[in-house]
Amino acid sequence: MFPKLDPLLHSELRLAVMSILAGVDEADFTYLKKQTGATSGNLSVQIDKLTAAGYITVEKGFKGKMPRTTCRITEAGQEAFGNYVESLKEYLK
Amino acid sequence: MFPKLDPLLHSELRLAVMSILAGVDEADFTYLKKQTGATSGNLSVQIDKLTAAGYITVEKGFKGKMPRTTCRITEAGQEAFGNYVESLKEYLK
DNA sequence: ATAAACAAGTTTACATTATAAACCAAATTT
DNA sequence: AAATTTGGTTTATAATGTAAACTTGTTTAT
Repeated sequence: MFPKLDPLLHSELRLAVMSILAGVDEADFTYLKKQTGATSGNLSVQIDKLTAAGYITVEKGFKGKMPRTTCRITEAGQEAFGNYVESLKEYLK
Repeated sequence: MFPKLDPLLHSELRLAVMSILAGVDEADFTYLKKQTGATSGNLSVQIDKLTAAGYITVEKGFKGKMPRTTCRITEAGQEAFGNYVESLKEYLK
C-alpha cells in the first residue's frame, strides 16, 4: 500500500537539489546554494551523498581563476527522482 | 522558491499514518501497524510525536478485555497535512 | 492450576542522518 | 600587505529513526 521511499531522496535539501537538476542541464555549487538557501557545509555533504549514489555527477574546474563545481543529474538520478515522485503520490492521496 | 517542509510530516512512517488518518474517521494501533508494515516500537514513537504536535489524538480503551489504542486526526493535523502536500508539490515539479 | 504462547504496546539503546561551526586555500579588494 | 570574499571541505554535535528488549495482561494448552 505505501511504497518505500528512497531515503536518499527523502531529505529536504537533497530533494531540492535533485528538483533543480532535473530541470536544467547543469548547475554549479553557488547556484544550488542560492536557490536552496542551504549552508555550504550541508550542501557539500549532500552533494557527496547524491554523487556516491550515482544520482549526480560533479565536475570540478575553474571559472577564470576561481574554483567552480558543476553538478549534473544522471540517468539513474532522473529515474530515481521519477520513482520517488510516483511513490510519494501514494502517500498524498 | 523551495518552501520549508514540516519536519514532523517529512518522515515516511508519520506521513503514512497521517495519510491513513486523513481518510478515515479513526484507526486503531493494530490497523495502522498492519497498513504501514511498521514495527510496534517505531509506530508507538511516531504516534507520540504526532500527538505531541497536536496533529492527532489518542484514545485508550478496551475491546473486550484487550487494550485498544484509537487514533484520530485533528483539525490542526488536517491543515498541516494539506500544507505539507502543497509545499511538496514545489519540489516535485 | 500452571506454564507457554500471544496481543498490544512502551522503553531503551543504538545507528543513521542532518546541520552548523570551524577551518582551509586561493583570489580579490582596500 | 592586511583584510575580506569566494568556494568550498572537514569535523563535531544535535536530532531522528529504528530495532531489540521489556512490560502487562490475556488466552490457550497441559
